[in-house]
Amino acid sequence: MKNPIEHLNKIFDNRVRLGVMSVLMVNEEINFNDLKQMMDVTDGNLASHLSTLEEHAYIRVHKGFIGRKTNTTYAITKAGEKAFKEHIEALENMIKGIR
Amino acid sequence: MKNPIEHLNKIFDNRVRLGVMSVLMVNEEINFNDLKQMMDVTDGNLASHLSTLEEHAYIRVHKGFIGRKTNTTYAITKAGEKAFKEHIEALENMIKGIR
DNA sequence: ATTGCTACTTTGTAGTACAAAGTGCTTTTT
DNA sequence: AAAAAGCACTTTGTACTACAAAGTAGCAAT
Repeated sequence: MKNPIEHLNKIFDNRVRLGVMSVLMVNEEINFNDLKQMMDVTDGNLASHLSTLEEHAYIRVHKGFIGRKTNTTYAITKAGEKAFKEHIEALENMIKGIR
Repeated sequence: MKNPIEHLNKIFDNRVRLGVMSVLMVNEEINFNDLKQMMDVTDGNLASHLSTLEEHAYIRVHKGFIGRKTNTTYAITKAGEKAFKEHIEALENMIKGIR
């Protein structure tokens, strides 16, 4: 019998990082505050998870403006998309084993 | 836009616990050593995750014998099945949002 | 008598998650 | 002009977690 978890990515064990990635898979970009409200986390907590994802080059940051207000947006990278797809595939295979 | 992770169960964030549960969904029961080899973890590590799952009443332990050798087996409980199914459903909904 | 197996428990460490408070900059309100 | 508020963090501190490694108890095989 084979290991059902060997292809899961450790970075995506965490729910906040998993959620951020799943949001970024379907949204070209999203800003800090929307993400914060969506995930219902404190800003410090969100920032630390975002920087973990950035360190792994799974997301990319863009500091811009809306009018004169700062607006930081986040987008998924190619590497992030690849890693996340592989994780999802591993999850699906695990789930398939259950059905 | 809605929170993609609110229905995920924190207990199943961990890969080892996730793997154990997924194995127990398809196997009536499984023993300690098989689980250990399958998940490729140290025995202490496995034991601690198993006891977390037991504390939450997601699995049940049965200490038996094969011949004269001790053989501890683990099985999923009704509550464990329910919690895990809900987690899987939440994961599937998250994934569905991506496709 | 020693070694080995099973299923742990104990110990210790490094890493993680998180809240809360603080920061620097800008904008809005008074 | 001064104060309050918003943005996107950083810093600090704490509690929790994952994990390896070593130790343990009971039994079996050599």
